[in-house]
Amino acid sequence: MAKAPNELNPNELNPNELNPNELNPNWLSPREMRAWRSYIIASRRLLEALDQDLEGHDLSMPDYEVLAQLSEAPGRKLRMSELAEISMISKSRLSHRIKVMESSGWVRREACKEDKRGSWAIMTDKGLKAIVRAAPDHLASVRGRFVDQLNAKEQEMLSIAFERVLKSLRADFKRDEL
Amino acid sequence: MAKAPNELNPNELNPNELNPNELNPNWLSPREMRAWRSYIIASRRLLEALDQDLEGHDLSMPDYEVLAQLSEAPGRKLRMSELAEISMISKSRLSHRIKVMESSGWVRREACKEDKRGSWAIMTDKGLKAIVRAAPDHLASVRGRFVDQLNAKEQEMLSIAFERVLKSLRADFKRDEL
DNA sequence: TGAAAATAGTTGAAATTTCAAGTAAACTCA
DNA sequence: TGAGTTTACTTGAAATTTCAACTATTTTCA
Repeated sequence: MAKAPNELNPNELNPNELNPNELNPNWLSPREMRAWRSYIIASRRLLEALDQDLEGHDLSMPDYEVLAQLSEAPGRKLRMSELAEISMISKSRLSHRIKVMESSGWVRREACKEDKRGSWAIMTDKGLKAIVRAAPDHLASVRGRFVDQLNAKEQEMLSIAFERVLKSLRADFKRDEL
Repeated sequence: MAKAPNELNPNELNPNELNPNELNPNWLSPREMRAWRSYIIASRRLLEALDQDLEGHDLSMPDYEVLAQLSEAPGRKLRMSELAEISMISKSRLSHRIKVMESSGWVRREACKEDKRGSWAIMTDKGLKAIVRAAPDHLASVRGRFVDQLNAKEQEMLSIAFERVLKSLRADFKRDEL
């Protein structure tokens, strides 16, 4: 994951097993490699640390995300599909996860009247309290471990760059859908 | 995960449940928030896409990483501990994972003579072929989805910034260990 | 209309990951 | 030396996530 194996020697491979890319691997330059590696390695460590920082609140990052989304939704409720979408997790995973969140009393489900196939995920007061209690620590950890490490110029360039990356991912995704 | 819930209203909370941070939440500025959100959202989508790109080779990113590390090690073998360390996964997870990789014939284990507690993970020829076949596609996908989206200046700034983030994580980690 | 297709969500099983504990060997230092 | 600690790794069980159905609507369109 962290490493594109640029030291791999294609000669070790039987030539008739080569795919087109292998003939022209287009290795990353040192500058490109450094960017990729520093990004991917720091990111993994960062996510790991943010997750650990939440442990004291008995929350994982994915659960925090789900609760945060609900806390910001009008009426603190969202349809399962939309919640899955904006939390970037699969419907099935959300379904399982909401089941356990229900049992800890943070969320409850309610049938949807407008669309009888659907259901609402509704944050309880207890759930709200849980995230309001966790949020400042999480914020402090995002700030201390990431945001404050970047100066204003870096923050801006990073926004622009990652928005571009995201945009191109979406474009690729659309292409794949055709 | 993607969102530090800056819209949360602390007033909804019972005052005597406030922790110190909540009194001074130190919200992210719009610039900071934009940097954090674009980074975290694009990153999740990016990782998702890179993983999908590997599916055709029957590899997940973590497994790719393990194989890549082995492919670059002298003798294409590494002690379990070191492999876990550089692949950034836990020993337990590696142990389980190597078990299944063994059954697909990519790796084998061998007792370590110098230290009888230890064991080597050794990449087989089949394993090497698997990753040599996958590497160019993975590289192309890292390039197309990430590296090529950034210009030279962005690549350099990103390297510097993420190296700084990583360094500070390590420093924090050391502090925690005391 | 009404048959076919698409959408919303759930479910159980399989695969993966985490967690706590366990074994055996190697180190440490009084 | 040797009792206590640390290291290397594995294991089984629990929790989580993925995957492939499956049900129940709702939508589409001939």
